[in-house]
Amino acid sequence: MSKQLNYCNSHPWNLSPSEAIALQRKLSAQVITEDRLDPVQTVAGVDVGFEDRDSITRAAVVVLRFDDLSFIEQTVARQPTCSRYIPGLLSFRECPAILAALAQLTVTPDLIFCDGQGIAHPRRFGIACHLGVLTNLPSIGVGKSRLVGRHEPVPEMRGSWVPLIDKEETIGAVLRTRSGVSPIFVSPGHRISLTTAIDYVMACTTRYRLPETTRNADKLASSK
DNA sequence: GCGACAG
DNA sequence: ATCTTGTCGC
Repeated sequence: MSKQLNYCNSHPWNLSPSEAIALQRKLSAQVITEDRLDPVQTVAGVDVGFEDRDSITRAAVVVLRFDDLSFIEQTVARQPTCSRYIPGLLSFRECPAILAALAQLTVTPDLIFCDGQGIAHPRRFGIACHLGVLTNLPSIGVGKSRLVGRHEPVPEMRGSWVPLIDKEETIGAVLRTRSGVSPIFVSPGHRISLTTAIDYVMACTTRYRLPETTRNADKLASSK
């Protein structure tokens, strides 16, 4: 049996913006937005923070048991920052460190929650898609704000959502995880449908706006 | 040309 | 993302 996480078939990361965009267009053909996931027993949250005025990128992964959200494992990877942030090209800045953190895990998560968008992206290839395709793991994009798309107001009740639409296409959901708090942006990353993604996000969200996976990864990525 | 723009 | 204390509201 070989380890499931195989990052050796990755690709160069030091690309110009136009090269990166071309690569996104090419890789987006591999994205699967249907449910092709095994029964979920473990969920992972990934997040990235920066140190020393952006010179160091710090990626954190936290794995929880799905049924009770109890802690299983966490890893952190620190690397020199490889590129600046450009809207639409976030994954080229954050993925290298995230892949390094994922490679340190001793368990393979059944589902990954990413900080940012999945297909709710100009080329339908946000960071959750990129991470999902490279690892071949099911992934969901969980964004705190909007990159593209338009939507109607979201009802106040916890659990309600409205479609996020771009060019006549539903690319995600604007989801109210808590009443009285601004909604979050959920979209499929890889090997999962939108409605299933919403279900998993709600199942992992207790009393805060963001899923516990993301909150835990957040702490790890930004605490020193 | 102008405005928008995940983290 | 990051720089940062107290403060308003349920």
